[in-house]
Amino acid sequence: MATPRKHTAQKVKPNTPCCGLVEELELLDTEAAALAVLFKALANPVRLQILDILSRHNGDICVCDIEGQFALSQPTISHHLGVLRRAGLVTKEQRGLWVYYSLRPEILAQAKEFLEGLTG
Amino acid sequence: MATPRKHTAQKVKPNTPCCGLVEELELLDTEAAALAVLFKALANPVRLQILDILSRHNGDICVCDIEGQFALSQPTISHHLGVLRRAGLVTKEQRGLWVYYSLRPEILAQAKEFLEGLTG
DNA sequence: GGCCTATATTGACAAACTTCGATATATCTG
DNA sequence: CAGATATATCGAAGTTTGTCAATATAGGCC
Repeated sequence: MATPRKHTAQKVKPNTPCCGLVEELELLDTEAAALAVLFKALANPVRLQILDILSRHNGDICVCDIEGQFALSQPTISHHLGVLRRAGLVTKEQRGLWVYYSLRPEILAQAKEFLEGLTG
Repeated sequence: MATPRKHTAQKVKPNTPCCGLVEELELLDTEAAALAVLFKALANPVRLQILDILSRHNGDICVCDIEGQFALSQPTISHHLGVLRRAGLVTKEQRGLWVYYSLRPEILAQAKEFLEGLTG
């Protein structure tokens, strides 16, 4: 069966969508852009591992210890932490000479809820 | 208070992590890399909108109708669908001249579960 | 077979990302 | 204040991504 229901149900004109679907996008451009900012920050294995470390030492591990877990330079880890912070996924707090990053669960939840909505 | 507990509890030597944390990464490189593949595929607003469309017409909307929702060229949409498929987030099925993509909930769940694990 | 339509692939180009070494900033210590 | 340490920023090099026009592939129809 080569022709699905929708295509036989209405005339297919050249240069128009084959099924004539005219529905608007339900996920608006602005919403999609905001979510993409979150997923972009998650789209790197080092940052995922940093988040995993933070989740197990939340607010109680300094940047230099995070650096110690990777075979990457200090500026590179600092860069990844900056990406996470600018995306809103973590906050930073300076205590003396050391800086401590913490997860922001309410922001992580936004990404999670989008995924839940897809499979709902 | 400039010196947190951990730092006073043990000697800080130069050229070593300040807190002497020696714990191994719990999220292994291979796991992080596999998750990053998923999040990379999610890290684009157009692909998020495509996933949203698929979630509401799962298996019942052809590629040309997806194209009709965007002000982007046909090859660009085809490219984004390919990214989603190679990441494992969707499958494709050809019926006659048309191609239908469907979500793979079990793969989306892997990304979701990682996020849940962080805030758990 | 020959034409039309739907989708994929290719090649090119600009923009964004990842990483590093070098350097700057800021805080503590003596 | 001078020196040391923790972290951030800058600038450069290489890689990846997003987009398009052009072209290829493949199925259906006459």
